[in-house]
Amino acid sequence: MTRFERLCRETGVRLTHQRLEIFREVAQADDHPDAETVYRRVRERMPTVSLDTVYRTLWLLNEHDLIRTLGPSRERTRFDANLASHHHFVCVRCGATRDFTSEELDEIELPSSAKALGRIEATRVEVRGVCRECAAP
Amino acid sequence: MTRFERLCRETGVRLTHQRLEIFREVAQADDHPDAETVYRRVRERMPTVSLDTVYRTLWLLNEHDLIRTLGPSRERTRFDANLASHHHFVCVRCGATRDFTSEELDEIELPSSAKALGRIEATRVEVRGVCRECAAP
DNA sequence: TTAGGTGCAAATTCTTTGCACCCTG
DNA sequence: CAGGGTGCAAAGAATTTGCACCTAA
Repeated sequence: MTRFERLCRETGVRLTHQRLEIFREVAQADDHPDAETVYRRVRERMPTVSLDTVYRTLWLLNEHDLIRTLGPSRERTRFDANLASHHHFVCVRCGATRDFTSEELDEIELPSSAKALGRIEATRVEVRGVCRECAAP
Repeated sequence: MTRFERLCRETGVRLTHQRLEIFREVAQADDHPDAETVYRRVRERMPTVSLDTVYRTLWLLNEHDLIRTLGPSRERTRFDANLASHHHFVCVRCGATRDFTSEELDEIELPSSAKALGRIEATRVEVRGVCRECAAP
């Protein structure tokens, strides 16, 4: 929450009632809500917010690294026909996703906290970073 | 490709010209194309395919585990405000995503093949499986 | 005061669906 | 030959945008 106020001061973003409520709601949630869900929840305390403000605020927070998206952000569904076990490198700038393989990573031992969540079928490592093309000037 | 023919025989799915081309295209691609991209590429060899057939075929292949989607399938963008390093357990049935933490996983050493792809910012483990709610009868 | 923010409604974009004809099995 | 599959066009969903009014700084 302090981070949110700092964002506002540092980047000249205005701290509005709506943004505060929206950020609070996402920060509290532990179920990775989508925009519509955040909208419904915020509306309980603030019945006049609009869905588009929720979208705008969510992307604003995302751009300033206060929240993240699950999976690729602002992209269409993409498909992967690589049937062998493999891992992904995702460029946070351009969204390109490259595969890489690693026997060591395939054999990771999961902690019991993970095993307790359900029957595990596959484990994949997702590396985020800036790809060579985007890093180059 | 053999797997594709086996799918057809085992589940009574008809092996059509279109499905063959679409599957071939995705299987060959190494860049995780979206539906529109697959459509454009297949159209070069088969100018009469329609975009909706591409969608239908892609989801068909997905349901039969011949291809996967990157990130959540058929879902809206979801947000995550958990700023601390953490990992995800994703239920392949209901799509629920639960967090778990692990110091060990946070310290994974990546292979050089991964490091070569770009400047790495974060590493996350994604576990896929069936959650307890879905596994219970 | 004043530029950025918001709500509303309309516009876009991506994806799915209904229907009549076609083709695999 | 029969029933699933396809293409077309139109519907639907999710997300974004234009604009006039509002409000934090």
